[in-house]
Amino acid sequence: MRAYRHPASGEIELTRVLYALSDPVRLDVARQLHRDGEATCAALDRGRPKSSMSHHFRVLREAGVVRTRIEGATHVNSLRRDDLDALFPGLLDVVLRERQRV
Amino acid sequence: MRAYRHPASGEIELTRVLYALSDPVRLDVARQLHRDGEATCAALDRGRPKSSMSHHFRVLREAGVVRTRIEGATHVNSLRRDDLDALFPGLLDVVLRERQRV
DNA sequence: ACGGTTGTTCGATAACTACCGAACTGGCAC
DNA sequence: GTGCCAGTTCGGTAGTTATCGAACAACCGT
Repeated sequence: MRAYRHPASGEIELTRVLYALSDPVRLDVARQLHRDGEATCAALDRGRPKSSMSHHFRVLREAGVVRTRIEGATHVNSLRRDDLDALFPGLLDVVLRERQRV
Repeated sequence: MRAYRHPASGEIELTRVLYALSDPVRLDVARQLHRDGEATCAALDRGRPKSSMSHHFRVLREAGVVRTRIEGATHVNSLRRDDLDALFPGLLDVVLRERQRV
Protein backbone atom coordinates (compact mmCIF):
# COMPACT_ATOMS: atom_id res chain seq x y z
CA MET A 1 0.00 0.00 0.00
CA ARG A 2 1.11 3.50 -0.72
CA ALA A 3 1.54 6.16 1.92
CA TYR A 4 -1.51 7.91 3.26
CA ARG A 5 -2.51 11.43 2.61
CA HIS A 6 -2.32 13.42 5.79
CA PRO A 7 -3.64 16.95 6.11
CA ALA A 8 -0.89 19.53 6.24
CA SER A 9 -0.57 21.37 9.51
CA GLY A 10 -2.32 24.40 8.06
CA GLU A 11 -5.24 22.31 6.90
CA ILE A 12 -6.10 20.92 10.30
CA GLU A 13 -9.46 22.18 11.51
CA LEU A 14 -10.41 22.47 15.13
CA THR A 15 -13.93 21.16 14.70
CA ARG A 16 -12.69 18.06 12.95
CA VAL A 17 -10.16 17.42 15.67
CA LEU A 18 -12.83 17.80 18.32
CA TYR A 19 -15.12 15.51 16.43
CA ALA A 20 -12.45 12.87 16.01
CA LEU A 21 -11.77 12.92 19.73
CA SER A 22 -15.42 12.92 20.73
CA ASP A 23 -15.71 9.18 20.24
CA PRO A 24 -14.72 7.01 23.21
CA VAL A 25 -12.92 4.47 21.06
CA ARG A 26 -10.90 7.11 19.26
CA LEU A 27 -10.17 9.05 22.42
CA ASP A 28 -8.89 5.85 23.94
CA VAL A 29 -6.66 5.25 20.93
CA ALA A 30 -5.25 8.74 21.25
CA ARG A 31 -4.53 8.20 24.92
CA GLN A 32 -2.75 4.95 24.30
CA LEU A 33 -0.64 6.56 21.63
CA HIS A 34 0.17 9.28 24.10
CA ARG A 35 1.29 6.71 26.63
CA ASP A 36 3.12 4.38 24.30
CA GLY A 37 4.53 6.79 21.77
CA GLU A 38 3.49 4.83 18.75
CA ALA A 39 1.69 1.62 18.03
CA THR A 40 0.39 -0.52 15.25
CA CYS A 41 -3.31 -0.76 14.55
CA ALA A 42 -3.49 -4.28 15.88
CA ALA A 43 -2.00 -3.23 19.19
CA LEU A 44 -4.86 -0.83 19.79
CA ASP A 45 -7.93 -2.75 18.74
CA ARG A 46 -8.97 -4.08 22.16
CA GLY A 47 -10.68 -6.96 20.48
CA ARG A 48 -12.70 -4.86 18.07
CA PRO A 49 -12.99 -5.94 14.44
CA LYS A 50 -10.23 -4.72 12.20
CA SER A 51 -12.64 -3.01 9.84
CA SER A 52 -14.06 -0.94 12.68
CA MET A 53 -10.64 0.10 13.82
CA SER A 54 -9.58 0.94 10.32
CA HIS A 55 -12.50 3.32 10.14
CA HIS A 56 -11.57 5.01 13.40
CA PHE A 57 -7.96 5.38 12.38
CA ARG A 58 -9.07 7.01 9.18
CA VAL A 59 -11.14 9.56 11.06
CA LEU A 60 -8.22 10.33 13.35
CA ARG A 61 -5.81 10.53 10.45
CA GLU A 62 -7.96 12.76 8.27
CA ALA A 63 -8.63 15.08 11.16
CA GLY A 64 -4.90 15.47 11.65
CA VAL A 65 -4.76 13.82 15.06
CA VAL A 66 -2.72 10.84 14.06
CA ARG A 67 0.02 10.14 11.56
CA THR A 68 0.32 6.68 10.08
CA ARG A 69 3.63 5.48 8.81
CA ILE A 70 3.83 2.29 6.80
CA GLU A 71 6.51 -0.05 7.93
CA GLY A 72 6.50 -3.18 5.91
CA ALA A 73 3.23 -4.93 6.54
CA THR A 74 2.33 -2.97 9.63
CA HIS A 75 1.04 0.56 10.00
CA VAL A 76 2.61 2.49 12.79
CA ASN A 77 0.52 5.28 14.28
CA SER A 78 1.63 8.22 16.31
CA LEU A 79 0.04 11.36 17.66
CA ARG A 80 0.73 14.56 15.75
CA ARG A 81 1.80 16.15 18.99
CA ASP A 82 3.88 18.94 17.52
CA ASP A 83 1.31 20.10 15.01
CA LEU A 84 -1.58 19.94 17.44
CA ASP A 85 0.31 21.64 20.23
CA ALA A 86 1.28 24.44 17.89
CA LEU A 87 -2.20 24.91 16.54
CA PHE A 88 -4.23 24.30 19.68
CA PRO A 89 -1.92 24.69 22.64
CA GLY A 90 -3.19 22.85 25.68
CA LEU A 91 -5.84 20.85 23.89
CA LEU A 92 -4.08 17.51 23.96
CA ASP A 93 -2.84 18.14 27.47
CA VAL A 94 -6.33 18.24 28.84
CA VAL A 95 -7.95 15.74 26.56
CA LEU A 96 -5.36 13.03 27.05
CA ARG A 97 -5.37 13.14 30.82
CA GLU A 98 -6.29 9.74 32.10
CA ARG A 99 -8.44 9.26 35.15
CA GLN A 100 -11.14 11.53 33.89
CA ARG A 101 -14.47 10.29 32.75
CA VAL A 102 -14.77 10.07 29.00
CA MET B 1 -41.91 26.63 30.65
CA ARG B 2 -40.24 24.98 33.55
CA ALA B 3 -36.52 25.08 34.18
CA TYR B 4 -34.30 22.80 32.17
CA ARG B 5 -32.50 19.78 33.45
CA HIS B 6 -28.77 20.39 33.36
CA PRO B 7 -26.21 17.69 34.02
CA ALA B 8 -24.53 18.05 37.38
CA SER B 9 -20.88 18.88 37.27
CA GLY B 10 -19.97 15.28 38.03
CA GLU B 11 -22.12 14.02 35.19
CA ILE B 12 -20.38 15.99 32.48
CA GLU B 13 -18.56 13.73 30.05
CA LEU B 14 -15.57 14.81 28.05
CA THR B 15 -16.62 13.08 24.86
CA ARG B 16 -20.00 14.78 24.93
CA VAL B 17 -18.41 18.14 25.48
CA LEU B 18 -16.05 17.57 22.58
CA TYR B 19 -18.91 16.44 20.40
CA ALA B 20 -21.01 19.46 21.28
CA LEU B 21 -18.16 21.77 20.37
CA SER B 22 -17.28 19.94 17.17
CA ASP B 23 -20.05 21.66 15.24
CA PRO B 24 -19.18 25.06 13.75
CA VAL B 25 -22.54 26.56 14.69
CA ARG B 26 -22.27 25.43 18.28
CA LEU B 27 -18.65 26.39 18.59
CA ASP B 28 -19.59 29.80 17.35
CA VAL B 29 -22.34 30.05 19.93
CA ALA B 30 -19.89 29.11 22.65
CA ARG B 31 -17.47 31.75 21.49
CA GLN B 32 -20.10 34.44 21.45
CA LEU B 33 -21.15 33.50 24.94
CA HIS B 34 -17.54 33.73 25.97
CA ARG B 35 -17.31 37.22 24.52
CA ASP B 36 -20.65 38.52 25.66
CA GLY B 37 -21.07 36.74 28.98
CA GLU B 38 -24.61 35.68 28.36
CA ALA B 39 -27.19 35.99 25.66
CA THR B 40 -30.67 34.96 24.69
CA CYS B 41 -31.23 32.39 22.01
CA ALA B 42 -32.51 34.98 19.58
CA ALA B 43 -29.33 37.02 19.94
CA LEU B 44 -27.24 34.11 18.70
CA ASP B 45 -29.20 32.72 15.80
CA ARG B 46 -27.39 34.55 12.98
CA GLY B 47 -30.49 34.25 10.87
CA ARG B 48 -30.90 30.53 11.35
CA PRO B 49 -34.35 29.10 12.01
CA LYS B 50 -35.38 29.01 15.63
CA SER B 51 -35.97 25.29 15.57
CA SER B 52 -32.44 24.66 14.39
CA MET B 53 -30.99 26.83 17.10
CA SER B 54 -33.16 25.21 19.71
CA HIS B 55 -31.64 21.90 18.72
CA HIS B 56 -28.08 23.20 19.03
CA PHE B 57 -28.74 24.76 22.41
CA ARG B 58 -30.11 21.50 23.61
CA VAL B 59 -26.96 19.66 22.57
CA LEU B 60 -24.81 22.26 24.30
CA ARG B 61 -26.96 22.19 27.39
CA GLU B 62 -27.14 18.43 27.73
CA ALA B 63 -23.39 18.16 27.25
CA GLY B 64 -22.91 20.60 30.10
CA VAL B 65 -21.36 23.35 28.03
CA VAL B 66 -24.13 25.87 28.49
CA ARG B 67 -26.55 26.73 31.23
CA THR B 68 -29.93 28.14 30.29
CA ARG B 69 -31.79 30.30 32.73
CA ILE B 70 -35.39 31.22 32.09
CA GLU B 71 -36.14 34.87 32.56
CA GLY B 72 -39.72 35.60 31.79
CA ALA B 73 -40.25 34.83 28.15
CA THR B 74 -36.61 34.72 27.20
CA HIS B 75 -33.99 32.07 27.81
CA VAL B 76 -30.65 33.39 28.87
CA ASN B 77 -27.65 31.23 28.08
CA SER B 78 -24.23 31.30 29.62
CA LEU B 79 -21.12 29.15 29.47
CA ARG B 80 -20.52 26.80 32.37
CA ARG B 81 -17.06 28.22 32.70
CA ASP B 82 -16.45 27.21 36.30
CA ASP B 83 -17.53 23.64 35.88
CA LEU B 84 -15.69 23.11 32.63
CA ASP B 85 -12.52 24.78 33.85
CA ALA B 86 -12.55 22.60 36.92
CA LEU B 87 -13.16 19.41 35.02
CA PHE B 88 -11.10 20.05 31.91
CA PRO B 89 -8.66 22.82 32.71
CA GLY B 90 -7.48 24.61 29.61
CA LEU B 91 -10.05 23.14 27.28
CA LEU B 92 -12.19 26.21 26.91
CA ASP B 93 -9.15 28.45 26.79
CA VAL B 94 -7.93 26.84 23.62
CA VAL B 95 -11.25 26.09 22.02
CA LEU B 96 -12.69 29.53 22.44
CA ARG B 97 -9.75 31.40 20.98
CA GLU B 98 -10.93 33.39 18.04
CA ARG B 99 -8.82 33.84 14.95
CA GLN B 100 -8.23 30.17 14.55
CA ARG B 101 -9.78 28.12 11.82
CA VAL B 102 -12.78 26.17 12.99
C1' DA C 1 5.24 -19.42 -4.94
C1' DC C 2 2.77 -20.27 -0.62
C1' DG C 3 0.91 -19.23 3.74
C1' DG C 4 0.37 -16.19 7.39
C1' DT C 5 -0.13 -11.55 9.05
C1' DT C 6 -1.59 -6.65 8.72
C1' DG C 7 -4.70 -3.60 7.51
C1' DT C 8 -7.97 -1.57 3.82
C1' DT C 9 -12.12 -1.57 1.09
C1' DC C 10 -16.73 -3.03 0.02
C1' DG C 11 -21.47 -3.60 1.06
C1' DA C 12 -25.20 -3.61 3.93
C1' DT C 13 -27.73 -2.23 7.98
C1' DA C 14 -29.09 0.39 11.90
C1' DA C 15 -28.78 4.45 14.42
C1' DC C 16 -28.09 8.97 14.73
C1' DT C 17 -27.87 13.93 13.31
C1' DA C 18 -28.84 18.32 11.00
C1' DC C 19 -32.20 20.89 9.07
C1' DC C 20 -36.40 23.43 8.71
C1' DG C 21 -41.47 24.53 8.47
C1' DA C 22 -45.55 24.27 11.17
C1' DA C 23 -47.89 23.91 15.25
C1' DC C 24 -47.66 24.73 19.98
C1' DT C 25 -46.62 26.73 24.88
C1' DG C 26 -45.72 30.16 28.19
C1' DG C 27 -44.93 34.97 29.36
C1' DC C 28 -45.85 39.82 28.87
C1' DA C 29 -48.30 44.17 27.67
C1' DC C 30 -52.22 46.41 26.54
C1' DG D 1 -58.85 38.15 26.60
C1' DT D 2 -56.13 39.49 22.42
C1' DG D 3 -52.06 39.89 20.32
C1' DC D 4 -47.25 39.49 20.21
C1' DC D 5 -42.85 37.55 21.24
C1' DA D 6 -39.39 33.83 22.60
C1' DG D 7 -38.47 29.23 22.27
C1' DT D 8 -39.77 24.39 22.18
C1' DT D 9 -41.71 20.34 20.13
C1' DC D 10 -43.31 17.67 16.27
C1' DG D 11 -42.84 15.49 11.83
C1' DG D 12 -40.50 14.52 7.96
C1' DT D 13 -36.39 14.25 5.00
C1' DA D 14 -31.74 13.89 3.72
C1' DG D 15 -27.20 13.08 4.91
C1' DT D 16 -23.73 10.85 8.10
C1' DT D 17 -21.85 7.67 11.02
C1' DA D 18 -20.81 3.31 13.52
C1' DT D 19 -20.50 -1.41 13.05
C1' DC D 20 -19.03 -5.71 11.22
C1' DG D 21 -18.37 -9.68 8.00
C1' DA D 22 -16.30 -10.78 3.76
C1' DA D 23 -13.32 -10.03 0.17
C1' DC D 24 -9.14 -7.95 -1.10
C1' DA D 25 -4.16 -6.11 -1.28
C1' DA D 26 0.48 -5.70 0.37
C1' DC D 27 4.28 -7.39 2.78
C1' DC D 28 7.19 -10.92 4.81
C1' DG D 29 9.48 -15.39 5.88
C1' DT D 30 10.27 -19.81 4.41
